[in-house]
Amino acid sequence: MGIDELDGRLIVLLAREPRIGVLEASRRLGVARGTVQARLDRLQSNGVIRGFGPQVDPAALGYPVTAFATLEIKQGQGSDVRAHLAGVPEVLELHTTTGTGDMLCRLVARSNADLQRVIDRVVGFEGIVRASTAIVMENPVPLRIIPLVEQAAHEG
Amino acid sequence: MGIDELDGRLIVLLAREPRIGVLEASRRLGVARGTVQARLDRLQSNGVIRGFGPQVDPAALGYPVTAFATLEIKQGQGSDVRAHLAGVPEVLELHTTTGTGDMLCRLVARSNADLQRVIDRVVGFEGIVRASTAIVMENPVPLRIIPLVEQAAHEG
DNA sequence: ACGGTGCTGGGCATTCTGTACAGCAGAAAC
DNA sequence: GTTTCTGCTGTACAGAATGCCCAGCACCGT
Repeated sequence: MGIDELDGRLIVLLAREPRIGVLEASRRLGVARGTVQARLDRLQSNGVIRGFGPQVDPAALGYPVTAFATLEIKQGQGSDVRAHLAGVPEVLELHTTTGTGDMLCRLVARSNADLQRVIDRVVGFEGIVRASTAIVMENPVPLRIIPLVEQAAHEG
Repeated sequence: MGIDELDGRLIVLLAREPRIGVLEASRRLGVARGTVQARLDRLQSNGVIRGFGPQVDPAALGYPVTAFATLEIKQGQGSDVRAHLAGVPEVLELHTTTGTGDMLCRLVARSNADLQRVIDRVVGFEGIVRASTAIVMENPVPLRIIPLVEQAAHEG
């Protein structure tokens, strides 16, 4: 577990220019094609690279509003709540956490008004005791991984 | 803005099997290759599909601990805090929000002990008044987009 | 009736992929 | 010191995919 400097450069390269193939990547990195292929295979079977799925922007789909909801769950209802939330398309992500709430989920909605509908649907479930929502205004740092990859690569 | 049913099927197909190319996708969808190519180009220039970058798992990089930190910021220090947090590799994501706190950020760390170091680094900045952290225990719904894509496709 | 748009099905040259092989260097084991 | 492993290099080849072009056709709004 862990990546070396070449792995790091490969991941960063792929992140910056996803369209390039193995051959082009090998040219950019200055190594043989077989090396890039072997590294890629290893990174994928390692689980470091989960895949190359399309990164879809919810805003472009018509869901420009993002919010985070902290949920407080009635004891013993955890798995029911999980299943309920998994069935709501606007729930993009769900975590169980320590701290104030029991769960934290990321929501999207078509508008601030539509967010009310989404929240009603989310919390309209008996296992949920209380919910507090924070609407996202700006996103100064979009979900990123490159800085972490570079750090991991330089450490070994 | 908005996608039709074919766009939706294309995105879902690509999400499930990212390695397939345009030709294979056209076979699966039962349409001509040119159509898939045109749709893909449109989705990308629309911004619906941002790209096909590698999805890297922080846990596999040696950062298995995830946490969300709610930050309270001293008035007028917002941009300084943003710049500070953007410089911390373990900050994967940063949002400014309404509600209790002023900012919400996603952190990763090598261990619970290491999380302390990360948090110290994050909050060790004068503009930050207070921080409360929730450590992620489980992730019942990993970041997903397919259900939303399907909903958008069936409405759109 | 008309032009515009989008899908189809085909063709072509170029390029990439998957796979295999032999050579070679460094590290680890004996 | 010598053997053995592992990983990288450089090359080769057949098969497949890509980028690009074009003509035909159906649908839609003007």
